[in-house]
Amino acid sequence: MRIGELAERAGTTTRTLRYYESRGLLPARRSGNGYRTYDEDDVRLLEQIRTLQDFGFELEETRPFVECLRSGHPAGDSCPASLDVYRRKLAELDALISELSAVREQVGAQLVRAEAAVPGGPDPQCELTG
Amino acid sequence: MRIGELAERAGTTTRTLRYYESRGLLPARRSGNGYRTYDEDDVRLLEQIRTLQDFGFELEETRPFVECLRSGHPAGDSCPASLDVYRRKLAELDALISELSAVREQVGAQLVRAEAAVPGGPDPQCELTG
DNA sequence: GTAATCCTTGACGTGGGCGTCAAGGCCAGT
DNA sequence: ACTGGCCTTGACGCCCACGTCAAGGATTAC
Repeated sequence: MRIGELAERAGTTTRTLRYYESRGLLPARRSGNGYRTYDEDDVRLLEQIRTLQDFGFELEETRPFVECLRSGHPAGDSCPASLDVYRRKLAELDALISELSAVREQVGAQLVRAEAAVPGGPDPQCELTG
Repeated sequence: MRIGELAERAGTTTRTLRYYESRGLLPARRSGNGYRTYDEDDVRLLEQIRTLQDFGFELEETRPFVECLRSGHPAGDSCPASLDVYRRKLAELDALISELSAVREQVGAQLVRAEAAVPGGPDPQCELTG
């Protein structure tokens, strides 16, 4: 199949596929007229890449998964290198989530404090109903 | 005071201050020789901006706080517009955190599943001690 | 033949918040 | 006078995963 069909099957664009190829992630065979040619294996590789991208993995982080598939393993995460990426990503996510949670608490506290200081803001009926 | 001193006092760089000025966020008076001149009020404005930036607010989101301070209010979040930014940020943070948590769960599940499928990976002594 | 639809490479644009020169002006100390 | 350290504006670089032309070649449908 050609680049347009592969892009459509994976829900992405031709530009994206050419970009992946430029990064050495998804090289393509060429037919006589110079068009890129892909097969079903490429569909699986691309699906693996897209899944990880949707998870927020960087392109380079998908490389071990792609190479794992390409070397004949049944799944992209059948190789130790892929598992390492999983583990590092989990650590990153945990760190990021706890950092964001801390910010969330601080901003929430600021909001509560500021609302209490603003006249006629937060909870007027407490005094009005007295 | 001049730009270098203000930058140092706020723990940032002159480049950053010029950038803020270019965005209309922190305009500066000029002395006779063309040097930027700042006062203590500017220190407070800059501290407000830096605090919010450290929280992950975009520059534009700090503008209401700066304008609030500049219009004479005691704090940058003494104005309704600032509170709105707080609230929107909280919503953003909550959405982002829950999204990241969902990803974390999915990646964690994938890791567990993949580890179980890899030979000699996860918990060898269960069989070895039998 | 020709229009439509694919494909090719190349190259610049995007966003956010700056970093990092480059070329030069102003001022203090010696 | 000269050195060193501050300041000025202007402009390009960075990161990342592409989007978006532009100019042209290949193929298919009619």
